Amino acid sequence: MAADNALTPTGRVILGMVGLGKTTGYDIKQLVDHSTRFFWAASYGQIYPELRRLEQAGLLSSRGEPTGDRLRTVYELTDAGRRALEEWLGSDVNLVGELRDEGMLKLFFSDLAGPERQRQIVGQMLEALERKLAQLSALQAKAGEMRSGQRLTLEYGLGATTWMVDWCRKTERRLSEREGR
Amino acid sequence: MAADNALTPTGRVILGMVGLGKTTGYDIKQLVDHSTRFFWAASYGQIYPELRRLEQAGLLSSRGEPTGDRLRTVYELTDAGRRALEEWLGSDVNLVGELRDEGMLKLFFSDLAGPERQRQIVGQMLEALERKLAQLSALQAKAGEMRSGQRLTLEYGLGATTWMVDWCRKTERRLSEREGR
DNA sequence: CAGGTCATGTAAAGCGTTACATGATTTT
DNA sequence: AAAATCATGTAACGCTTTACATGACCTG
Repeated sequence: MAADNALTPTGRVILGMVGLGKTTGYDIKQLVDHSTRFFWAASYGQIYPELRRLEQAGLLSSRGEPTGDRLRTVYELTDAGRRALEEWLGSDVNLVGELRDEGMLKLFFSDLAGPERQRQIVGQMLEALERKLAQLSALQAKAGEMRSGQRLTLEYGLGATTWMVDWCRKTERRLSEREGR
Repeated sequence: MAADNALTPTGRVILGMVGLGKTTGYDIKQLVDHSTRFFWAASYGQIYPELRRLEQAGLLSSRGEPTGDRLRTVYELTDAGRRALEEWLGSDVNLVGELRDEGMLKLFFSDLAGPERQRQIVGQMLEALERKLAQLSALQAKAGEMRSGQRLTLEYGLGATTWMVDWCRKTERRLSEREGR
């Protein structure tokens, strides 16, 4: 019966993070914010309740382990948890990436606002992408210490974002020329 | 007081779609499914209630316009709606693209499952991306009839997805070689 | 001793999908 | 006459964010 294997979305991150040795809700949130947040975010409002749910489901076990006086709940994978994690990593389903990009939405509707607005929108996308690229580049400093999986996701994110930045620059130019003539 | 300008996320698509001349919930859903769904999805469960909310907010007006016996509610922008749409298109905020990609999440954790699983995950990402690329390519047939904004988003999606497909192919090879040695 | 970080949580609200339900019209 | 498409909607559920709340510990 242990295999009503319906991991919730956030459950998957958490199980993985505990698998990597992140043992507290706080630690998990830290790593999420410094890595997966670019393709998979999670907030405290989900992490803490989900940790308890996973424990109830028998995939995690916890013990209180105070640091000094400060209370701390330390989690680790149970055998069932390890199995569930491996099963998920090996499974074939749901490999779709869902995207919500307001810049693209604006661009889609940009004919309603005139050509200069269109250029402006591309410019705004560019700015946002450059900020993102800067954040990703900053992470690269520690690429040497990363597990290969993490390094691959960083590479992918960096490369894809770079492509997007280039596209925006090219498109900005193209739209300006069309105007200028 | 008409400017408590808090358009909800779905409200933005809908307002834009009505602006483009999509006048019924059904029509809006059609276009969403054939275009913006790649970066901004919407379901009936949201569209119909949101249309009514936007009307209540004074941004849309509706009239019943039966086709034959079949009931049909036709919406159009009010002046306030047109203003809200323009204001949104001109606004500078919120240009972040949120992404949820389970492939990347698996890749991130892939060290927990061994190198052949890692390769397998990249292979699965590749398959999913190729499917997406095929869908986008199919849309390209009608690129000639598109407004320029729509064409730009298609170009962008096509280009980005192509980059991602290439990355997966390269990475698959790289991982295989590393193994093979 | 102030400000930052460690650490844990809850409540409410909002967002969104899925599944269900209905029925007319058009096309094959 | 069946199948596809047009057309509209609701209910339940699940997911996620935001804002609030608390307090100890550490560093300068």
